Amino acid sequence: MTRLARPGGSPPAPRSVDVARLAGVSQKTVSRVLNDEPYVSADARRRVLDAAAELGYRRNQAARALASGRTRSIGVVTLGSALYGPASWLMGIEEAVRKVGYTLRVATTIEGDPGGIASALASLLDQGVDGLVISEPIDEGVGLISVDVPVLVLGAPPTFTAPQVVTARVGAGRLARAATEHLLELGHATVHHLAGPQRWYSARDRLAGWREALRAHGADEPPVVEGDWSAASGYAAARELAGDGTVTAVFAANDDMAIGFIRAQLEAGRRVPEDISVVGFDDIPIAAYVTPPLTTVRQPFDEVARQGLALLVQVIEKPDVELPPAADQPVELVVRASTAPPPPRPIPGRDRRAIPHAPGGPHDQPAGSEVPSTQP
Amino acid sequence: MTRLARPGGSPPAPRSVDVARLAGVSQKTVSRVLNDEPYVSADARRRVLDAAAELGYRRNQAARALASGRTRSIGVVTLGSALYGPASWLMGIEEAVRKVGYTLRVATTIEGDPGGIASALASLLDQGVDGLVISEPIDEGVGLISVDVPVLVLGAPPTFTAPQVVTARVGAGRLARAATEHLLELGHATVHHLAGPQRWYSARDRLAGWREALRAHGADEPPVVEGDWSAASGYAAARELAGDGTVTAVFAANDDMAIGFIRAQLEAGRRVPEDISVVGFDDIPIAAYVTPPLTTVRQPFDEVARQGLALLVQVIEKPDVELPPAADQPVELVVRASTAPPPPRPIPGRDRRAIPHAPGGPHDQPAGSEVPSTQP
DNA sequence: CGTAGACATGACTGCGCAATCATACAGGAC
DNA sequence: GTCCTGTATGATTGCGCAGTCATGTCTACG
Repeated sequence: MTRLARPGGSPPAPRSVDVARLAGVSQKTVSRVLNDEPYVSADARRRVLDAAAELGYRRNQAARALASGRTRSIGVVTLGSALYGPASWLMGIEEAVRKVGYTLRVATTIEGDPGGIASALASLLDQGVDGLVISEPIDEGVGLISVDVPVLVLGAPPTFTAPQVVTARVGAGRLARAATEHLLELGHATVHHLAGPQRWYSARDRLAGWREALRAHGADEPPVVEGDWSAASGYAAARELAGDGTVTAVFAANDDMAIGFIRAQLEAGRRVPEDISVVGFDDIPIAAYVTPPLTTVRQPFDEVARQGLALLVQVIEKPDVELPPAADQPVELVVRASTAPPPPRPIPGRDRRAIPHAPGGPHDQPAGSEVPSTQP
Repeated sequence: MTRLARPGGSPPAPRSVDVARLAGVSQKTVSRVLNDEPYVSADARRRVLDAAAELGYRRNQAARALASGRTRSIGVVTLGSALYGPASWLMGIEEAVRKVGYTLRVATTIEGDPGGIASALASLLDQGVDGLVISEPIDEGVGLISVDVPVLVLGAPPTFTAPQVVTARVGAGRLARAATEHLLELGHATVHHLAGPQRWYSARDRLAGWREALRAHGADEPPVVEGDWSAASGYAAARELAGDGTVTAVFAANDDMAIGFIRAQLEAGRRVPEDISVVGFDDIPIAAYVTPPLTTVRQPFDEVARQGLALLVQVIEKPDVELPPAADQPVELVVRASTAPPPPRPIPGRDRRAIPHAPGGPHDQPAGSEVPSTQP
């Protein structure tokens, strides 16, 4: 087997022996310098670095991985959608991975693909990742596959066995609880829930938080309507959930569904928030700019991803050290204009042309509302 | 160097020789079977597959890469944000990469990080990817680094040298032109443009398309206001762009800015679309559900990513074959309720309480409008 | 019946690096 | 001076696989 000239006809890439020859040292010394190992003289180090720069040398990661048994890469399983939540997790993870000196490999699953997680995991394990991140898992197929690297589960409790499992979560339950309590404290008798798909842990977490809040306040627990995260499903759910006009407050499991739901209300002639209050979840960047600006709950994706990854890397590099439990992140409820006290009495489907939101008018926003909250 | 037991204390992973031993063949035959090479008897193939399954064997990708000089992975440089456009590209790419049997490595850059693209590229090249995808590039730092693998540039013309560069684009210019023409054909004297950051090719493309449409129709070209893709910047731009009430039609370079802009109009007492028409760009999933439902332009991210990747893989695997030029994708303008003919005469800032959109009312939607357009 | 070719298989080797081990030399302790 | 310990370096080896080449077997055909 001969060294292959590269496709473009360019000469083969330099190897560490080439660098060694030019620097007048052994190949091993080159390796030592580039890995920041001790026992290299300042002089040798300088000569090696100069030679490497001159040749444009870059280490062959495949060879490094083969020789060391480590790939310095982390695999992430995420949902293959441009939804704000999953995309935010992914970006948070990428940044965190890069900052700890690892690289990222991605495999996606799609909603409703049975075994999708298992095959995504298999693909990443085949690639020899040193650790795995499972973002917003849904409970299918996981556990069927034996995972032999440490795993970070984001946004959910661990559910399968691996040598080490660490978790980082937002405390979505607490957030959901805060959102629900916000509505109850405005005076609503109870709060309906427009849930996410219950195969998702994060959807179940939110449901549980909502339920807790209702119980703590002694409020009735109305039936739950389940959506699929999309605005379309929120729109559709409105028929089921608010057809009779007795609903005065809704907590939606994400902002998209909340926006779809609000749209349906407006089309049905109900005003938000005068007739019906709506709280979303995620604080997507446009939440402050829809009409009415959406009261929602913010998840600190970046911070949670960063902390979780720090734990994961620690487990990868020092498997024996005991870990501190991950700290839950602070709750942040962002109150805007989609929530208000309930109307004096339930208003059966209005027939007059409703004014969904009176812009510019004297319009009571609960404390803390802030329209231009996102970027400048 | 001894084979290392894995961190969890589990026994070392099986190797191809282990499979070979169990199957009663040589290691090379195992390799042949798993690579679908010819000249293996059906019997040997079966024994190898059985043995591999029994041992739970998976090939070591590092060793494969080292021996073959190919990693079967593709690197993608993308913007580190949860914006719908970049996230959609990424997901389209991931799916396409997986379908052609490659794996994906991701490196991100962030807006305004000088040299960010160069360092992302370097990181991916270090990892030995067989090909690169540069998604929605911005023009900084690229070209400073010598790239020795084929590159696919999405959504932009190629701007740097690599052994092979292929491009796949949406024809964003044509889409922008269609959006602008839609407004002109509704009777607007001219169309203002709320542009994206001009360091982005996609933003420049849209600007150029808008300009072309104006020229073709002999319309005046009003000054451009530049945003940063965010709803907040669209909101802020409204002050500059529509302060005097003479603007009747705006084409925003993405939906987020369009939504922020609309929000500002409503707060200023102007109605959309009665007083001012707005077209967005991207057709984000909630575009059909905001108030008013947004007329916008849809980019076939998935399809473009898929076609581009097919080209890229062909170049990787058969560098010598001549390529067909990538076909531009069909234009799709989605007309909803944020556009209408202009008001009889320019209306200086109204002072009455405006009704942004009369839901349920008889409200003229141009042909093709469709509220529940997204998922069921 | 001998030989060309297709088919099937395995021995051997090397990809480029890091781990192991051996070695060499310095400076301090005794 | 001898022994030790710490520092600096290199020779050698092997990670697990795929490429190369040699070899063997079987069929087809003159």
